[in-house]
Amino acid sequence: MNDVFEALAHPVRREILKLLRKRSMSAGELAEHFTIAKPTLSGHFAVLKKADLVTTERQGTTIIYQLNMSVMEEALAAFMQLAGMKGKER
Amino acid sequence: MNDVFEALAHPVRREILKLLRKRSMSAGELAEHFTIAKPTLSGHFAVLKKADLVTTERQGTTIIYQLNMSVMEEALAAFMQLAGMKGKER
DNA sequence: TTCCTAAATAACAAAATTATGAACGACGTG
DNA sequence: CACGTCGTTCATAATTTTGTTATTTAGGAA
Repeated sequence: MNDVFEALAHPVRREILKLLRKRSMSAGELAEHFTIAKPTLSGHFAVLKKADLVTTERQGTTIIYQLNMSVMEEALAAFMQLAGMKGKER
Repeated sequence: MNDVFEALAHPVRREILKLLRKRSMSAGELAEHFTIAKPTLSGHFAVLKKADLVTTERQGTTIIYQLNMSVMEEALAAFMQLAGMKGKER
């Protein structure tokens, strides 16, 4: 869960998640939404993948990124617990 | 909101929030729960304060930290929005 | 195979984060 | 005032993160 909170710390990565919320996209498509260099974005992808917030699927030469909703939900639950809104007391 | 997500990225800061969820505490009381040096913890306090996740109140020589629930709720709402669970579409 | 494209990896620089001990400021007491 | 306590700020070091360009890998087409 630590990886997830770290992944959420960067605005570009949150934007990536927001984009993937609408639909799955290739790395190239995602890159069109940012002005940063491809390898930089690739690094952000790696952080999101390490946190298991996204999964990948290769289609020929392109790689499709998709949001991992179950982990997003787990993260939300963890946050609610931290905030004391819901879930376990401690 | 960026400051909030950054503040949540470090496990010590999340633990501080969890402790403050039970009750407000002085910096010294909080320090008893960690093995790290005081100045380090003071730095974490500053990050939480910058994110407005905590507020402070001086009582003599001690400084009481208290959780800012309204910002926690705002952060939770932002997260739900990011996850597409609730709230605005974009 | 050769060429082209998509994306990741390598190598590196710059900046931010995390951490510490020492010094400092604010407060209450004698 | 002098002293002790509480907590922060200062100065600094080590590590991590973020970013770049150059190179490499992987796959499809000619």
